[in-house]
Amino acid sequence: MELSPTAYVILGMLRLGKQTGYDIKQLVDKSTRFFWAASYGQIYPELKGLEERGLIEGAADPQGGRRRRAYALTAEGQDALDEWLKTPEDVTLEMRDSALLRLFFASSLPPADAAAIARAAGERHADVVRTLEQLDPPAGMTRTVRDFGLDFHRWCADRFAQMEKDLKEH
Amino acid sequence: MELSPTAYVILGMLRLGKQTGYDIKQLVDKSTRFFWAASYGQIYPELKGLEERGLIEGAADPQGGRRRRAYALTAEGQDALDEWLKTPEDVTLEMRDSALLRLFFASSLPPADAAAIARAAGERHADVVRTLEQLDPPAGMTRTVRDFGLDFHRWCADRFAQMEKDLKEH
DNA sequence: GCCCTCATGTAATAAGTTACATGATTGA
DNA sequence: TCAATCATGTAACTTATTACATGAGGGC
Repeated sequence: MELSPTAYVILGMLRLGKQTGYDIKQLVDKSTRFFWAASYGQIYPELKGLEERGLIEGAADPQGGRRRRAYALTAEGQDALDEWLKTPEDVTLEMRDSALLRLFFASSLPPADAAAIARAAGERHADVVRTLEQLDPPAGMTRTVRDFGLDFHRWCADRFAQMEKDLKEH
Repeated sequence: MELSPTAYVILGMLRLGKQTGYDIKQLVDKSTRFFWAASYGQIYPELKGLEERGLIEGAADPQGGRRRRAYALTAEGQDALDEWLKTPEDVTLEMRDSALLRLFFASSLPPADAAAIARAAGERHADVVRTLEQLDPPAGMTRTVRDFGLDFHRWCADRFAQMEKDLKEH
């Protein structure tokens, strides 16, 4: 069937119930965005495409005079999502970390400057930890993933703190 | 000065000495690619742009009848790199992990299927560990970063293994 | 009245990958 | 001689972000 990776984010979010494009963006922003982000510029065109393929179905759902279009999964959409969940072929693991890049090239820097980079990197992860802690605890599988995220960013925060310490001692 | 993020990869690699575009790609592929990748489609045009700006300087450097163009940092290029290293403003931290995305939506799956996803994710990190272990041990700051990478992927491999175990026990 | 949130959408741009074309050298 | 590696480059495509335009409803 060949769907774009972000298409599955939408299908997955629609499994939770009928959603508007706006809803989906809100959901993404407080859940998957830490390991899979999506912008309006992707979501709205993708919704159109998924409807044309018959994987989702949209219907006008105005609130007062406020125009809204809410989407729901079709049976085909359910199947497409299930199939994707069961076939972990495309195992995308990408990372871009400008702090590590800087540190990689930092041999020309005084150790104190390198330590400052490590410190900033650690704080950045500590920020994510605080954000995740304040998110309403989810249920089911999403809890497992949130716990992973918390452990992950805590570990990174600690490890960068250790790196900072090591760099300070030359 | 506003350079593209990948431009700094090139400047950084040129600090190690005169390099061709091909050399830079090889260097990236066995070092920064784990946290900052770059393709030929980026490298060659970027080399042209950096030369136009006067940050690097290229010269024909044929090996036999084989055409080569080797680049070196100019004083301006040195300065641009140093300035970027010292100002950790743009702290990019991006991650895309299709395994976590699948697990996030996996509540509809039998636990055994979810466990399989966690297992595949763990193995993927274990593969990276093996790759990093086989890379020639670098010197200086790059060693610090490699050690971080090793610890990082080891931790992820362990944590996914633990998740797999938890999922198997329902 | 004004600002914030809800809500949809698009255009411009940036960023990056893949695939291909081209051609020389080296080593089995 | 044939495959692999060295070496440069571009075109087409995909993917994603940013910024903007538009407009309604709710609360102060």
